[in-house]
Amino acid sequence: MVVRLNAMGVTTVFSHTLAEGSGFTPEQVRKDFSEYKIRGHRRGGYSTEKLLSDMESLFKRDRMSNVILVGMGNLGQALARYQQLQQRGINIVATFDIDPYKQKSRTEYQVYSMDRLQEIVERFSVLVAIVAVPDISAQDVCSQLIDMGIRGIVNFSPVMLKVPEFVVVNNVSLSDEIESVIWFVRSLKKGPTLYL
Amino acid sequence: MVVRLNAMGVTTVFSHTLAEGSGFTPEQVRKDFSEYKIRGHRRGGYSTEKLLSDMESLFKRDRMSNVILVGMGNLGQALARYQQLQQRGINIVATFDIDPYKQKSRTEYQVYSMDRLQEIVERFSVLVAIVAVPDISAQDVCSQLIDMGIRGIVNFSPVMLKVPEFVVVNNVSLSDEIESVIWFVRSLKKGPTLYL
DNA sequence: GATTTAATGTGAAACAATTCACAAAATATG
DNA sequence: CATATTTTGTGAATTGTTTCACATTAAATC
Ligand SMILES: NC(=O)c1ccc[n+]([C@@H]2O[C@H](COP(=O)([O-])OP(=O)(O)OC[C@H]3O[C@@H](n4cnc5c(N)ncnc54)[C@H](O)[C@@H]3O)[C@@H](O)[C@H]2O)c1
Ligand SMILES: NC(=O)c1ccc[n+]([C@@H]2O[C@H](COP(=O)([O-])OP(=O)(O)OC[C@H]3O[C@@H](n4cnc5c(N)ncnc54)[C@H](O)[C@@H]3O)[C@@H](O)[C@H]2O)c1
Repeated sequence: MVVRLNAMGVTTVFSHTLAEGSGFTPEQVRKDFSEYKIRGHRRGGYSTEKLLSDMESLFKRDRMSNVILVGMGNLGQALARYQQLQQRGINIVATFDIDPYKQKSRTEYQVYSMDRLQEIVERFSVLVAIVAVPDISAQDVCSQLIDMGIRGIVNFSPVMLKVPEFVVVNNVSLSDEIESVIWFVRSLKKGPTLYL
Repeated sequence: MVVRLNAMGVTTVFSHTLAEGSGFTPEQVRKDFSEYKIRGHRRGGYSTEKLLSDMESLFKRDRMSNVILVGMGNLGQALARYQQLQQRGINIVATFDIDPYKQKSRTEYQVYSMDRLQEIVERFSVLVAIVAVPDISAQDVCSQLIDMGIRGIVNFSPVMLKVPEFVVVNNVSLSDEIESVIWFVRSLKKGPTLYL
């Protein structure tokens, strides 16, 4: 968002503007900035340019992060094609699959076999992996990854991975996200609430 | 998880088992159950069968929820092929795209053009939509959907949608999920923490 | 330059979530 | 059947988060 504003030539932005664009309250925005010593001007708000550089270093976007993607099925392929990751400093250096058919280089992405893992993790100093393999393989793949030096995992499979305490796991459950909306809609189905 | 246990012939389960499998603490599990009047036995834990039926009605999985999916690009196609949604009571009744090429019925999924929206939303009483269109189209598509009666939106595009207060939106940002892991890993990169 | 206005920055209050601690119940054991 | 054990269920204490309220600052206006 700040990137867009800055590109549009906007030089300053207010906490309430940022709040509206990101779904927080102005207070939350200011508290968070304050926490990390990001300062604005008592009237003119925050400088987009300063914000951008502060956030870059805060979110460690200053250098690209090399990540790998394991499991090139439906979801894996979608993620591999997701361009916006690059813009966020997330660089998918290689993708892996156990299926030899998927490994056949089809135009866009080279898919490596699992026995190239070690080599590539080391070569690119990869610390974070995205796991998009079937539920049944997830724990196995995860353990391999940790053995090879991976310290962070984004897990799309609906299983709780067992990992040592120095490995951070983020479980992303798309079913849950959809289900929660259904739940809210069904629960809050109050009056007809006319929309004009 | 409970489904699996029950299928495996397990008849009772303890809060600490559920906790381990879902990433919460035993207390949290019990508190939540307690809140919704789901009772266990002071020694034998919870009956998987009873749990299953209680949760079905609590999460409204008792009836299938019809949802539609708009935007059959990389992500949309992955979601359309995601079988596990069915098992969770989430039924994608139709998928839509503006691109006529995508609308050509390719074996698996029929992709409708946007002018069939109204008809299908009405026919299947759809209240929830999944939005996987490019950022630039998201607000436009979202407004159309609301006009046609949609009351819940799962938004995969990285924009805050403006919606009336009776519409619930869940923003899912996969970049954020990955970025947060990178952030943790880079921050917590303490001692080498031997793994044996 | 005095006064009004619009924003930040941050304690304090209100609210929410999590953890602790333990009594109560059900089963198991001797 | 008495005692030990295991697990639930839930108040109370703790910790964390969000909102409120307002002093402070800087610019804009008159
Ligand atoms: N498709 C979706 O939209 C979606 C959404 C949310 C979550 N998920 C989850 O993501 C995971 C993958 O889903 P999918 O739809 O892409 O499944 P998929 O079956 O299409 O893809 C899985 C891929 O993993 C590969 N694989 C299997 N075992 C492997 C191993 N041991 N090592 C390396 N690769 C291996 C397979 O060859 C396949 O290409 C599943 O756990 C699923 O529950 C999928
Ligand atoms: N690819 C991913 O893995 C991924 C991950 C997270 C978020 N996203 C987000 O999801 C959205 C879609 O991503 P994608 O990679 O699938 O993009 P994509 O370009 O592959 O697909 C977008 C689809 O939407 C269709 N479309 C465009 N305008 C439309 C309109 N007005 N009405 C209906 N359909 C329309 C296009 O024809 C196209 O098929 C983007 O906002 C992206 O940021 C994608």
